[in-house]
Amino acid sequence: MTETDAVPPPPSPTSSRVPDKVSLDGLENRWDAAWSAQGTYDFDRSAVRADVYSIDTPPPTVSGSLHVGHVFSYTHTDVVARYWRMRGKAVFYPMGWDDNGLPTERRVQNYYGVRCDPSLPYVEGYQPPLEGAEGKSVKAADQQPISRKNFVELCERLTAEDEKQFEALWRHLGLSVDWRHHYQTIGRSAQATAQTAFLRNLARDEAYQAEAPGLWDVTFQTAVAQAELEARDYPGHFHKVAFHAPEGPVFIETTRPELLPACVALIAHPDDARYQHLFGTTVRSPLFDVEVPVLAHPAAEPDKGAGIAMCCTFGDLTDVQWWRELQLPTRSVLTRDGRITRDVPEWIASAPAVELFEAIAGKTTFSARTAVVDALRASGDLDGEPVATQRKANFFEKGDKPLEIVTSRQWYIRNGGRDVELNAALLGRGAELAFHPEFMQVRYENWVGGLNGDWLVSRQRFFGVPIPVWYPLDADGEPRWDAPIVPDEASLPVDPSADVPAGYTADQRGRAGGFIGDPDIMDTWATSSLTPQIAGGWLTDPDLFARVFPMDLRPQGQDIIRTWLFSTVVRSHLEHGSLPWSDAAISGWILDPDRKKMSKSKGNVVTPMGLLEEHGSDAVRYWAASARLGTDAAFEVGQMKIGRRLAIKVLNASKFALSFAGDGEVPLDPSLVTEPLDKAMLAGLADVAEKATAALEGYDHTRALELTETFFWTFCDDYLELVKDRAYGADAAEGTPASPATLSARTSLGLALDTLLRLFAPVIPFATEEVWSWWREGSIHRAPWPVATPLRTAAEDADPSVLRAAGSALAALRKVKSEAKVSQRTVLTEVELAVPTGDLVGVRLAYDDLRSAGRVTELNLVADDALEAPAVRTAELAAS
RNA sequence: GGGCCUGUAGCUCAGUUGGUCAGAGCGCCGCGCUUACACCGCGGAGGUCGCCGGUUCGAGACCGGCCGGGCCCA
Repeated sequence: MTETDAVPPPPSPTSSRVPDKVSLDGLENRWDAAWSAQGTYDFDRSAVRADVYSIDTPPPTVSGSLHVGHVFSYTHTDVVARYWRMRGKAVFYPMGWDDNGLPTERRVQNYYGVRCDPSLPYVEGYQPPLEGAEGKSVKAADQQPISRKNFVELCERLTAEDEKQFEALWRHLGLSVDWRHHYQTIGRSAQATAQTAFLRNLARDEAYQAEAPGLWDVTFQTAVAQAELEARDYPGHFHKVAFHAPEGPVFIETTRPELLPACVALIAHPDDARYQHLFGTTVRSPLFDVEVPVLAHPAAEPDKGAGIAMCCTFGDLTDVQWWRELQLPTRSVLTRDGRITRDVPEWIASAPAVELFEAIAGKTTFSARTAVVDALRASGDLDGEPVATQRKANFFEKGDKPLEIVTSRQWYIRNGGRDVELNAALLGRGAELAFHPEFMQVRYENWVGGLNGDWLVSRQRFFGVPIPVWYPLDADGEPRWDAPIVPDEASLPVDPSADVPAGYTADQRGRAGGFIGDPDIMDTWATSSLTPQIAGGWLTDPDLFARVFPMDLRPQGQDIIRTWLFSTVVRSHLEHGSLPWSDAAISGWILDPDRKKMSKSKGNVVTPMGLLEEHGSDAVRYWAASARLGTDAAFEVGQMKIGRRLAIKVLNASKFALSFAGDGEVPLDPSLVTEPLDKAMLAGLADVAEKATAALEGYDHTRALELTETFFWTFCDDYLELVKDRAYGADAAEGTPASPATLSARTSLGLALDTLLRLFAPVIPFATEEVWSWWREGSIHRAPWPVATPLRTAAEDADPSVLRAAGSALAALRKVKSEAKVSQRTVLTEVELAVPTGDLVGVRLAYDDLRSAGRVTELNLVADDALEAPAVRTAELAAS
């Protein structure tokens, strides 16, 4: 190394103030307070985009509780944030709370004993009947109905409390969030953002409304999007039912005989030989006596049941497909509450059919099914008895009854589910996005490739961002759905159920010639798909937005690639014509020791705060950081104990390494390193620094940690032991200056510590900051990420294997004492040590240190190529 | 049924483009109060790398098939 200008000047030597006793206890509170007071993690908003690293943090659902899975994945993100901060980036690391949506609604209903009724007026200064009825479920009849605005206020009140606790936990965990930048998905700014984005989608014809059959949850009475589906096994029975053709019965098999009155066709596969003669003819349905055509469609499955199916409007998504593609009539018999319609439909004509329908009208699908099956049995149209089966049914992920399909007017945002070009463009965005690990990209592709419709964004719920439109009422008081009235962007957020559109007065609400507000709210993902815009100040702070967007990183769980990740890509693509971020880091699941996904109920047994308090935050972070991105990890207390051990070791080893300088200064000048063993150690550390840096750049924090940790233990167990006596200055008489050899050891210890602490800082921020404070100025988390240069300067061209060779020679000496069952402090008066030739040079270079660390009086080395590692041939133990 | 991930010491996992790669930690066994650390240190035992073929001079690593586990989509 000759270009001295490439070498940064050595840091000025620093005195150390090492406490007599070191401990991890209390570090979390102490350093959180210090970081907060010093603004250690404040985002520097003067930084230009190229110098910023911005993170689109997942806003946790505040109405749920945080569990160890959150601690796990948020730690991954924090490691990345801390790394880039040390690399000199202005890290934009905000925190959001997802308080919008159904989970909060349910909690608020029970907590305050209320229920939302959007038709009611707002009450100023409203007091709820209950406060803190946590855990109990208040019956709907006992819930006090209140206006949407009052309801939303209560949601906000409760979530504010939750958010305090969440923040306390994140601070205790040591997330290096800039708490000045936080948001709520139900906050005014988020609402304005969601509504603005929606109105712009509408203006560009990317949002539209349609009256169409869609999945419907009868419990929550809301439409549900494809992304919220969950297929579950659901018990049912196959019923073999006869339809009547002129030449005899045609048997179909169905699990939903109660939908018989909604039958519009029988459908078989076009290649199915059994039904060729029936295609184009009509048959009559049993009991209800409706004439329906027999048609061919490739979606019919020949080997399923009889191979011919009845198409009803609507039993499942295949029915919808047939209905749409074969242009079948609509004969709905189900209402939004999951019951059979009260009125007899006009297509049911014959007297017995009408009588039967009247009998099932208003019944749940379950009781209607029993009635229809009884009738089929009585009429002889049921062949055999129903056969039990497990079928897959679609459920709302938060629901517990199978979804029905109901025709309703809903809002959609185009997401490529109906448009080949947009679909291809979004697949292109996915390919452009760097997933970590890479294979997660496939999940995105599978999802986008398998979309079967646009994104349904309207929900018939209350606590959420309202769809920001009104509709004029015509002279008959009927809404003109096709002519929505939109607000000015400047007036957002609006609540159409309370606010009045321009050009109207409040008393025109609901009157002929007046207006009505859209009663729906948006899907929670319609808001959280805009977290980069919300956090980055898209509407309110364009200067900030330009500095942080498109963001660098989206960290999240693998389960919400189809929802959060994809919907965010959609919004950004439509609004900005770009990806919302360049990289996506996908964390795995936490599995309990039985290899099952850690459930919330189990997660609550181990509260995150309890975990942090028991093991220490650094220890828990170590456990999390030991798991690679995208890989499921076991919830393992053992790994946390190892993390705790590491953190304590860092304190102790640092205390030791710094102690040699006494009250004097810790030297860090590379030119003071003269001993070969010291150079070798620093050469090895330089390699580690380079490899760890490369690993972190590639989002492989696990590898970086492993490299650092492995080196650190060798540093403690071998290097520190070898140089101990030399570092003490045992060769110098009392009161004389330290010898060059001693100075070399002390400098090497200082340099090594300086680098190791910084390499560990992203994973164990508390212990490393504690040690840093003993002898350095400022926060380690603002210190530059270590580079190899000063280490290489000190090491020159030393071979790192010298330390390995000396260490294994030391192990051979230890083994003698261990096998002799004597203390490691026992003196060996005379030793013959056989060393493989390859190690001989290294062992010779460390000869004095080795002799001293092994307490050997006379150490003779002999070469032996037959050996793999140094071995003691003969040894004389001194009498103890 | 399709796609993706996964199967390495009792446990949790590393093994980068095929060539000392059969590893680490925990646990286990034995030893040691050594002035950084007993929340410690030292030493040791433990595996036919899921199974069967194939490619290769050489395969946990690449290819094919099978078996087992997980997730997603039908």
